[in-house]
Amino acid sequence: MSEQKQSLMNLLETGATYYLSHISLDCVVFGFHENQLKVLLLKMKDRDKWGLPGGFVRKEESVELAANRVLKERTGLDNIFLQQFHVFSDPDRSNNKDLIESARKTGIEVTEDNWFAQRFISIGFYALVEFSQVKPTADAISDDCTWWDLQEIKSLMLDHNLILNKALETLRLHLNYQPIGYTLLPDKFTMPELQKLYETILGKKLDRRNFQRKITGYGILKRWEERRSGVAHKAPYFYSFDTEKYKQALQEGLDGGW
Amino acid sequence: MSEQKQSLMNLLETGATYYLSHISLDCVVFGFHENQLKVLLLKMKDRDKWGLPGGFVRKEESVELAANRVLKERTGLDNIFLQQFHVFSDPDRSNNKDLIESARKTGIEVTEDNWFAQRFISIGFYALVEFSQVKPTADAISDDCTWWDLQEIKSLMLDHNLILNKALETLRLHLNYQPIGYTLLPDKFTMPELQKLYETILGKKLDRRNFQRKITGYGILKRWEERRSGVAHKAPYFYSFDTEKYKQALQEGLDGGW
DNA sequence: GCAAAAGTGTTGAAAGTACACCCATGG
DNA sequence: CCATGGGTGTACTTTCAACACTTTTGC
Repeated sequence: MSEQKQSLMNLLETGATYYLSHISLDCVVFGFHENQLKVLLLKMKDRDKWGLPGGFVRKEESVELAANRVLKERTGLDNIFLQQFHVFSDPDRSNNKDLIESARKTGIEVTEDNWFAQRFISIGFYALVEFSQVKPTADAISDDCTWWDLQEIKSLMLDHNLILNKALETLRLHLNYQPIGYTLLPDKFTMPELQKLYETILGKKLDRRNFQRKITGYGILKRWEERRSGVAHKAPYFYSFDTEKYKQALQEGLDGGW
Repeated sequence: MSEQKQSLMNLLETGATYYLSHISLDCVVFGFHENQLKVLLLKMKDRDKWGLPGGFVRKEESVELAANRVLKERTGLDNIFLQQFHVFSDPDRSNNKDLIESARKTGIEVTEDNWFAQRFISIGFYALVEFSQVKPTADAISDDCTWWDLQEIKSLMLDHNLILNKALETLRLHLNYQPIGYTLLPDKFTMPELQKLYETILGKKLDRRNFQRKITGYGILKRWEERRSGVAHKAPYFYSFDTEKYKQALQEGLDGGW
């Protein structure tokens, strides 16, 4: 028996023992690569549906710890930047029909009264990670785990489109209150890259010059002498966040409507 | 047997039948009266502790419906403005020792394995109500229900201080994106009253004249010919919200940092 | 040398801030 | 008649928004 199948059977049999009933969590993991905002998705086993990485809450852990544990499994990273943003609790949102069907397709029997078949209320988290550091890893009910361009994401399983949209909406609202640039970009980045990130999150174009003035005005960036070379135009400078000043500035919020 | 005691015994015995396990909700109900921001609190039976109104989620309802149901019982009002804002899930936040102790004091035996004694994850809601319309009503585990001035609230049961603080913090962030004035004030109110509300939520003084200009600038207020009389100074005009324009304005957010 | 994209600067409009002045009312 | 607090106005400053011009680089 494959390791994955074993782990799925484990979940179905022992879920009720280790996890709180009725409570699940789903994570919208954002990354930024090649000037695109990306989201980490899992492909359901033997089906053409994709969904958000999720999991359950162990009887002795907080939901934050649970989300951290789940994301460590899916990305290889520990202590990811995580924010819970909404609870999804429509009674019809899921009786896990989809998951059970997936399980059956791998040849596992799931009875109606299985722990897995109950109603779940899901706590939505969004996570911000540095794209290059993630090693996407599928879980017991999926057979693929990869990054998707935000624009290319179509119909997801269950209410995951709803969850994704709400995450995006929240991300926009949090843009000036959370270390969003800091956690999504690599240590060194250029101004155009940072601007593209903001534009993608906000869903609108920003003026190059005004953006630069405003963002540097916060005093949270450090410019390097070094530039990005190899481009067919003037080489842009590298920047890094001054983490100390960034954190300080976030206390009050980087106000101003973009 | 009192009606309340009966209802408490019912809860303990049949909780597991009607409610989802491990999930509770707590509501921070804000009202505004005599230029003070108030919060609705319950006094625990036979103890000197106060706490937030809370409840559980029925097996067939969403958490929003559950909160609405709970608040209907505590305030007499239906369809209150409600926003979930955070999930509180520290494993040690509550094994309901407090509640069980309260129950015991009313002469009801609660065993260790009772549904009530399990670990609960609580979903925090804040609610905004028009003070004068509320009829505070205690529940099965409390013997009093009244409004408290925000400033006078001291130590609450369990992690309810934490919940309250987080609610306030969220309220501040939402000030320009939610119909906060509209739901907290009576139909007619004066400019100084509205200003005091903003000041209380934000926790700082605002300039009287600039406040007036800014808030009227949004075009969401309607001024009446009528004034508030009986005060030992110039009588202020009454205002009302133009609900249509208010909702419209909220779509984009009433931006600007106060 | 030319297209593409970066760095820097200017300017007028809008918004925010800090005030001063007058007015109505009850005691 | 005066203390209290409301209504309105103005002048200064800061920020925002829309621009133009120059510089660097690969082809």
